[in-house]
Amino acid sequence: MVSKKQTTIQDIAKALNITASTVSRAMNDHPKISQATKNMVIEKAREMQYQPNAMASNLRKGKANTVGMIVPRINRHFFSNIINGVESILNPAGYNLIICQSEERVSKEIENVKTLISNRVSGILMSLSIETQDVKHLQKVMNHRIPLVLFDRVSNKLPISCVENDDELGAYDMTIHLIDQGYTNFMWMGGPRNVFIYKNRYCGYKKALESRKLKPAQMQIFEGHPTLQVALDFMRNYLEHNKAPDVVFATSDYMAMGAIQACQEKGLKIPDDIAVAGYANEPFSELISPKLTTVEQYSEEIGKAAARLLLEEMLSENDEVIPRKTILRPRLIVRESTVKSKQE
Amino acid sequence: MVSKKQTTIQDIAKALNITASTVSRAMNDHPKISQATKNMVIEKAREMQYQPNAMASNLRKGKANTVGMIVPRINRHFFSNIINGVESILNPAGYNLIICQSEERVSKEIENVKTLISNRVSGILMSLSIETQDVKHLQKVMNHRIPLVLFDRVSNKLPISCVENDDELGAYDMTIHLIDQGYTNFMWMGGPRNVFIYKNRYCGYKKALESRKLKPAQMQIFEGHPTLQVALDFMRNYLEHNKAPDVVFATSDYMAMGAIQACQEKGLKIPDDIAVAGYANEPFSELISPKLTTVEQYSEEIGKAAARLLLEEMLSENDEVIPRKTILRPRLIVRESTVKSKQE
DNA sequence: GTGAAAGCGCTAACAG
DNA sequence: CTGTTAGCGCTTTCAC
Repeated sequence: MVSKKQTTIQDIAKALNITASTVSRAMNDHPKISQATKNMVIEKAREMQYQPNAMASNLRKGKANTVGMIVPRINRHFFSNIINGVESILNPAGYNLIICQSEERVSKEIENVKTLISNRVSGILMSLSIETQDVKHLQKVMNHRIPLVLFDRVSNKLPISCVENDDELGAYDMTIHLIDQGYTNFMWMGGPRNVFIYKNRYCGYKKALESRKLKPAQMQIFEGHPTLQVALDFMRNYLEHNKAPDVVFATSDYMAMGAIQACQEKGLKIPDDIAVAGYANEPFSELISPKLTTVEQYSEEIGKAAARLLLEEMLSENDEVIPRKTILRPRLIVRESTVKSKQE
Repeated sequence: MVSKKQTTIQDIAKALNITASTVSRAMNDHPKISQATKNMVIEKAREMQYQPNAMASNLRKGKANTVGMIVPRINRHFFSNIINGVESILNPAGYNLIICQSEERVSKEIENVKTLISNRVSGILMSLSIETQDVKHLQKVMNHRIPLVLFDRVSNKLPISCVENDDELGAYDMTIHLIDQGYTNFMWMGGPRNVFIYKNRYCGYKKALESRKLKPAQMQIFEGHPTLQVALDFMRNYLEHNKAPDVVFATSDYMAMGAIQACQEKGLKIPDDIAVAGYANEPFSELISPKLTTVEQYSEEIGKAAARLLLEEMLSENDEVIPRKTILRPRLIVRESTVKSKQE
């Protein structure tokens, strides 16, 4: 049976000779409604194929039980795992997620923010695009009193709660591991250092070198978009004209992969001729040969932590929330690509 | 300047000594409003940090310019690429996306459907969970007159538009390629055949063998959850007790990877001792060694095609839409894992 | 070109 | 325990 118009609580009320309020209360399991009425209403609702109109209810309540989430790209394991972590906390708490992609562009990010504000989401979780410098749009979110939590790509220009990896530590640990393996001539291959995480990783790298009396300034640095192709092109060209370093530390597994391919094309054996380390523990990193030494970031945990912070802010009676920071410790994963075979 | 309450068109109207209707019309660029008024309103709106309340406007208009999308898992490249394809069509057309994950469970899928109906989305795009057999919840969507398009994991139990890969053809092409390489003793490694796509791939495989007078019935078949671990466990055990086949055709790159690892543990050379083919062209498939022969499914195209179908149905005046089917042709990608080295 | 008024479907005082 | 009433913020006829 298909009716042109959707069933409303009015229709149910009419059919049952009661009022809309009673129906509404029954559907929401209000304590003061008799069990008999509830059963009756629920039965009728099913019969009439009633589906509550969330727009109306949200409008009335002044907010939707919806959380907006803005990520640079959804098709990166790192981010999609974070999304999973977020859902695992927010769904049980009764929230739905609207996911937006900024595609690493500020303009799109600003659009996304507007959409989310317009939809009166209960809170926003976001990771900034690579381009983002100015944070006026974040200020706007705060002006609208919408709880906001940043994760991974954060900003310290505003007092906002955030969840970060200790990228400095991750890179530090990796560098120490590499030094301990006996490598001394490093190449740094990083993403743009205006992005916090890449800057922090670089700092950790530098600190580790300095702590062991090595001079980072004398070593090769390459900075570019963190993709396989960019790294491959650079490395091919580099090896054409220069002597290979002992070890390449790339701040992305994709860059590491590019470096590996360039080296293998040149006939260099990894790790015996040159070692390569990555960052992020992408799924492919343990499937390739040699298996890639990298850093695990516990992306799902990041999502959970961010969701928990947001949840607290959304549920807080208090209007002014003190921004909090959660810093997660990444874990070094040593695999084949940086450990010389015994016989050497 | 932060006000407790959000700015509404009423506030703007009052500030400008005009009515809310005029403000509304100005904001929506109504043709009969003078340019002067429009400028004035827009200026004031910015000044007062106005953000339209989408809930109110949607309620009034009876629908949101939002499309719901249900996928089994978001952290699979296949699905996240489809999502990208969908966004590339739907965003420019003015729609937002609510993305839900069924996590391969019918119960969650049904929940998702309810949420989307409640939010009065303008349309729904979905790929069924592996568990889904009964399609009552799809019927419900149709009863609510919400345009619906299925993709990839479709059902033919109801007249619904859908976008599919020609999985039979993909598997057929692959099998013919393998036969042409000289392999005759096959092992089939597939996902559960109650799922359309796996069944179809099996059909293509079988047809190809039969067309070349090979007997599929006499060959090894393994069916299991399409993951690396499942395939690895099976293959380890199999090789312990049996002679290796000439070639393994896995309906998922992950399964292929599991098979490869098991073979390599046993000291079998790929493809010289045993060839392995996969399906889906996962990113890692061209990063591993040997590079994996597989089938590209053009996931982004699937998303685009589904979004286009949905868009037409959403814009159609006509209430009864004739369901349409788009079938995409996958492409065989021959790499190292199935092509014997010359010297053999 | 703009105003007045009604209503989308639901919830939440306030009554009784 | 249930009914009455008002209103969330916006759009859209119908006036003028």
